[in-house]
Amino acid sequence: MSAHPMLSPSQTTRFRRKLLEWFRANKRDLPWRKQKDWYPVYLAEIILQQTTVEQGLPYYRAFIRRFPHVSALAAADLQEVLKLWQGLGYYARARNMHKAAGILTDRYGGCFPQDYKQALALPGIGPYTAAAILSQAFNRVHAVVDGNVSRVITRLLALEDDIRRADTQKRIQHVAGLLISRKYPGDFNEAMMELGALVCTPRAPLCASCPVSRYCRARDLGKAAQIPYKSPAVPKRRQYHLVMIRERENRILLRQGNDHGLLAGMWGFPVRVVSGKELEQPGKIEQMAPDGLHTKKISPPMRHVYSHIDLKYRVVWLEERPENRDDDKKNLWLARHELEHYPIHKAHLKALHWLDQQMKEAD
DNA sequence: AATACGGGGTT
DNA sequence: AACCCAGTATT
Repeated sequence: MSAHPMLSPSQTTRFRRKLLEWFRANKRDLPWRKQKDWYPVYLAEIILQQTTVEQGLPYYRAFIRRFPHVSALAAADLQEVLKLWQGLGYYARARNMHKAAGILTDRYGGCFPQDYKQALALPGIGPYTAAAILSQAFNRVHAVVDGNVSRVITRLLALEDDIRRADTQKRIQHVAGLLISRKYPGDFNEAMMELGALVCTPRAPLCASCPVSRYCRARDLGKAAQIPYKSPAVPKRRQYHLVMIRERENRILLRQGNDHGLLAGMWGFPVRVVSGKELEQPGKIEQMAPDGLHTKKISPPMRHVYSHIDLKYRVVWLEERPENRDDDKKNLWLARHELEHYPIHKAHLKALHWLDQQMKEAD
């Protein structure tokens, strides 16, 4: 490993002690911290991937209530798991979690493997999550590196390398391994993340109330707010959709999306891809209705931003004549209240909300 | 090494 | 509007 500035052994010891002391006095009271069972920790770690504690908390409560043990999760239908996950995003997490629950139940007898390599082999578990679960639930010494830890360590050592680069991440992981407490690896990991979430924040770090600011090189240099450096993200591509809500005899057509890729396994309404120019012309849109369908109303432009797509869309409310039933496995004509039982992705939940408003106004 | 993969909150 | 978040899987 190439040379980088590092705390001396005695500084490292004092850093650890200060951090752990601060953590025990200031940690948030979170439900998965109440016991040392691996399952609550596992559930929380999957939910919290790329997700803030505040956003994930209600989902955690719903899941732990409905699936108190991993065997219950394994026994559930994937559709029910996705329904509970609805609105949280990154739906592959739910699919992988369901698959992993099956493996843990069938192959590991309902226990979590304490070996790092075996943990890493489970679907949905990468280096961060494996280290988090093994350290918190089994007191194994594996340092976690997440967004918080990256920020804390780059500031601590005043590392100005691009945090997106793999070699930078590798150095951070190495430093985390040097810093971690051998006696309390779980608490240390949580403490680093808690510090990043509550004190060593991205924009305006609260150095004045930081328990380890005296060990922080960036703070020393007055650079804390400028570190870490992150190269610019690639711009999102723009997309334009017509979201068709088709109504027939008080029923609405709902469709299940692809099995992989964006929003895998989730339900929504039929979509027609258009150009940005076409989306601006309601008159043209009205004529785009499939044969024999009457356009009842067109929504104003709406926007939904995905991780890599900037979507602009309008909802088109269509009315059609009664016909023979043409339901199949992935196309269902449902009463409004039946839609509540299906996992529907956010952009189309917003479309549905618009429809509800229109129906209410029509009364 | 780069890209795909959601949704909400902050500045 | 840009950036961030208890990241992982695929290519």
